Amino acid sequence: MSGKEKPDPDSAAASTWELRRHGADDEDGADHSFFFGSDDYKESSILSEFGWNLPPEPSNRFANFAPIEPDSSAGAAPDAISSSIEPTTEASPSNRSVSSSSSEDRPEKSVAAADPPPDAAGKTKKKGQKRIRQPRFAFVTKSEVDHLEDGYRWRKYGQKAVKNSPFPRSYYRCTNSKCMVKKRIERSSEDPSVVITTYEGQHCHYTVGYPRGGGLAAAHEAAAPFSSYLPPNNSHLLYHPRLPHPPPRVQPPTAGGGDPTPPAEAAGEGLLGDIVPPRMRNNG
DNA sequence: CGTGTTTGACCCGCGC
DNA sequence: GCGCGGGTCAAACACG
Repeated sequence: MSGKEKPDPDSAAASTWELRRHGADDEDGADHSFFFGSDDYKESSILSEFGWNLPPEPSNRFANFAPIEPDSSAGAAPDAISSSIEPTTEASPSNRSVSSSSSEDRPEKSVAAADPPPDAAGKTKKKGQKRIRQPRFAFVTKSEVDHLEDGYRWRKYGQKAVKNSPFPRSYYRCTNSKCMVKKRIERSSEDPSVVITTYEGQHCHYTVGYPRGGGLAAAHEAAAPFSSYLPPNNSHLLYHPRLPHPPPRVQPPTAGGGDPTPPAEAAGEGLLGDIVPPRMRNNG
């Protein structure tokens, strides 16, 4: 930690973004670890690979792909992520960095969205069924709120204590029944203010509906995925107008006026105010 | 009533 | 082969 204390006081809140990409070279076990300090094109490439729309703007070099160790195991990823936070933030031009991680080599237990596991009904995971890990994105965010809004609705399905970390790891799944995207949220043991959000898979829908009081606000949120990092109780916002959109594989008809979901930027700074985070209660 | 969270148990992969 | 740790399930519970 030598320069990341106050990377940029000007930046809207001390939000550090990191987007890592796990090399997904299962075949030969090779790991494609990328480190992008300023190669925007690469960022875009990687992001687009996941369906993220990242306008290649030189000024938005928030994305900083840091080298991430190959997630040797299901639990190695988080550790690797945490361990590479510092080096990456240090290299980040601003105080944001994004890293993506994809590892399709890892067989998923029951995330086989494509083919519905016949046995998935229970914990009876097919023994022979190899896990098929989806591409992953690991966002490292400096935030006080764990669950950052990204325009999608998530349902928590698990929580586990992380080894070597006082903070538990939360597991979320997209509420869309057809969408098997998952995300893990955990805090860095070294820097409690750092939230590591790891997305896994790609949304098979543009956004999700907000049947419960979603309304316009929800629509806005849906329209501004990843732009509504609105801490419920924090004055400092962790949102960045240039954040890449979540993988909306289903692109809206942007053919002139057909865009039902204007870019977040279009909303201007009012974005944050318009966004109404979904229910984030903490009954415990 | 519907949706989401909590939580303990279970399963699996990996390292030793 | 065993143990550890991560990841997931599902029942129970809470809330609007």
